[in-house]
Amino acid sequence: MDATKRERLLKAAIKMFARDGFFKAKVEEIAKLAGVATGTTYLYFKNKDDLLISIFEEEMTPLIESMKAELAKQTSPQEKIVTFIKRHCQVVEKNPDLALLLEVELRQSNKFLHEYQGTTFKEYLDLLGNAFAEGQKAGLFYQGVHPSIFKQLVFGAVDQISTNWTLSKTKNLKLSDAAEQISYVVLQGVKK
Amino acid sequence: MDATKRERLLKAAIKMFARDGFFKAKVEEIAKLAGVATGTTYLYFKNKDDLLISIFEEEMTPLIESMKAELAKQTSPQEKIVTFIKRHCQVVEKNPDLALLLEVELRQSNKFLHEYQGTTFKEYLDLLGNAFAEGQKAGLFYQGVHPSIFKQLVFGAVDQISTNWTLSKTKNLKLSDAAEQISYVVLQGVKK
Amino acid sequence: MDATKRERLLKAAIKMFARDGFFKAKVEEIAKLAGVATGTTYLYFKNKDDLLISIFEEEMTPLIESMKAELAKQTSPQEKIVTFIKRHCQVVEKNPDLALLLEVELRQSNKFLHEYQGTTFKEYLDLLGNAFAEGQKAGLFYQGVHPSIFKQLVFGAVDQISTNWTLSKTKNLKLSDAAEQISYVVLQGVKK
Amino acid sequence: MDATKRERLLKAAIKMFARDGFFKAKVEEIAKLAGVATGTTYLYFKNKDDLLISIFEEEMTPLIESMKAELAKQTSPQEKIVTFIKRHCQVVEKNPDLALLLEVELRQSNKFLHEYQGTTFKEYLDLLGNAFAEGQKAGLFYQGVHPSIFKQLVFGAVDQISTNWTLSKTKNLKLSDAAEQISYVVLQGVKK
DNA sequence: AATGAATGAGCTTTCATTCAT
DNA sequence: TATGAATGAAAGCTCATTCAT
Repeated sequence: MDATKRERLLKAAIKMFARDGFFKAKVEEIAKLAGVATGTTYLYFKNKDDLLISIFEEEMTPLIESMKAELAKQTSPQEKIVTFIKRHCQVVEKNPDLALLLEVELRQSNKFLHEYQGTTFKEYLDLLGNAFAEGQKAGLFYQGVHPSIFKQLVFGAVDQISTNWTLSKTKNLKLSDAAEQISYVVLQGVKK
Repeated sequence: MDATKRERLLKAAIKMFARDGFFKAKVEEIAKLAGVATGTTYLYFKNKDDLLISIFEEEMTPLIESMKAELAKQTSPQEKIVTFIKRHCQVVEKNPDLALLLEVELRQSNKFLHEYQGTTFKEYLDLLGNAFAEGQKAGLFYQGVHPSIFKQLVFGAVDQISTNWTLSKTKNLKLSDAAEQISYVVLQGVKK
Repeated sequence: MDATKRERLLKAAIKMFARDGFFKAKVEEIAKLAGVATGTTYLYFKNKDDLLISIFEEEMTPLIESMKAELAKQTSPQEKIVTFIKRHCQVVEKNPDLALLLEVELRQSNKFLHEYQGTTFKEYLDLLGNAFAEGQKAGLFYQGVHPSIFKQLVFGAVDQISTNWTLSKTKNLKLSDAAEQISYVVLQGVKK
Repeated sequence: MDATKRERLLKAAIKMFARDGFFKAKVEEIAKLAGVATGTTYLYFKNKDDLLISIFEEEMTPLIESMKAELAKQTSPQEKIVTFIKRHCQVVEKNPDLALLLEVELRQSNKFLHEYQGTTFKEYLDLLGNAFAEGQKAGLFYQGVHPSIFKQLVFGAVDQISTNWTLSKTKNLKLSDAAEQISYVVLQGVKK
């Protein structure tokens, strides 16, 4: 088993899925981009679906773990939230294809992805939710906003802006600036 | 031209695209749901893509127009923003299939949708952007947030929360409550 | 639904399965031989397997029914047995492709065929077994041969000879002569 | 050349071909069952077809030779025929996989098998045919049955019954009993 | 305008065979 | 010799689109 080939296939799949979407992307082209024969794909992945699932499991999980670790280092709820936003934007900036894929395909209501959303993705969102709830408990944040609203509000905002940045050709917006503005608005918005 | 059949096909397409996604949805099933023969679809629409485009053009445009009219009635920028959020949520609540379709497929980076995003959708977002810029000009809002960031932040937040509401089986969250909380946070967040 | 097309597909499948065997036969070639497009095959049959099953169900069953009716007309067990042998040979002579297919593929241990053997084919064999058992009861036949041995002995003999005739290019053997000789041997062989 | 590996591959192929049929059987699984790597198969056999041909040539030939030798020991035509039947059943009983393979695949009208049937298999059948012709010449058997009919009749009967025995799960029939009944019927059937 | 049977290009997946190690 | 990862041709099946009726 060639770990490199598997890795190359995953990277190629990320690129093609991001560019064409899961359904339009062709296994043959993914293989070609990875520099292997079509059939080789099936030595490393059960089928096309498995390729997508593996991307989620193997590429997204580490990012979540890394985010979790980073947030754990932050002491205040405010810092956790700001760190989440900033870091998410950095990750998008460094992995635009993966980001696009997650952003686009995560919306697809396919069974396996829906199940996936229910576990790993929820965990990711809860990093925000927990930080906010913690801040509420500490009397730092306004009580009238529910943590599950807050976490989705922030994620939705960050996701929208970073997706748009990824798709934009010009990239005349600095994503780090956007992150700061988002942070400002949402923290100011819930400040007591 | 039988307006009824065309309309029925559009409604059926919205339902099927929302349920299965654009690629998995079958023209034959859309036709069956609309109560017409498969071939009839092609009397009213050039092809499957055209069906999707038409949904955007014909279903979304009225919503945008209506939103535009509604916002024109509002005097203050704050009211415009709150109205946008509230009304968007109401529309989602009343047209869950259409909402889901827009939310999901809007993310697909297909050519035709991308082009579409550049026009009608941009117009929709600009309703938010303009209201905010107006408020900034009037000295009501914080200057450190760029209108194009603000509009995407708000839209992303509302979209995320309403999509999630549409997909959730339980619907134990009242979307109107969510709208109020979002409004609170974003207005508070940019208040001078 | 075009009954003719379905029929043409069945006939074409019989020919191709007989010539190439089930696995080597290509759906595309069957369709071409039937004068339809590949996809048309799937309007009339669920899949390639269904094509084979349908041949069995729709082509073999009538033959069995007809044999059953013919044997019912015969009064003595001997006549029934002779009629079975003669008639089987006549059917093979008139439907060489179907015969070859049944003979060859019936041996394949595929699940669906095995199940099929357990029902329709057993019924066919039992026509012989019952005639023989009847003759034994009437004291016409030797008791030392079990009906289930007899029926398989006769069927095996007839099947082997008729298959061989079908495969032989020269056909210098008259199958009706063979039928007579088989009849002579097996009846003489169990005469009391 | 490693005789053991070659032999193990042949045995494994017999098992897999018998279980799954020639086309469904996978080279990789045959190799695995033989305890060698996939590629090793191609060191000992030209291709998958060659594996099947070799089984016929190398497994069947000894059986034919042994049968030939056995029959040579028998003095009367009747004994030769009875010995053939009995011995064939014994071989089937001892080599069910090989038997099944021969029985099933011999029917396939593939080129190589057809050619094969014309040589080795014909030789096997002729053991029966010659014994019968000899008996006819000696005035022991009825003249109205042609040797080539007789040999196929007997082989077909034995083959059908032994195949059925091999496939049956219960095996509540003793194959040696069947052999005796077949012998009785066919000898009685041609007795002068 | 309406039908729905027919089309056939295009896709995923399999697997006999090869070949670098 | 032996390996088993890699190959890529080949095949079954789907479904958007067409077209005779």
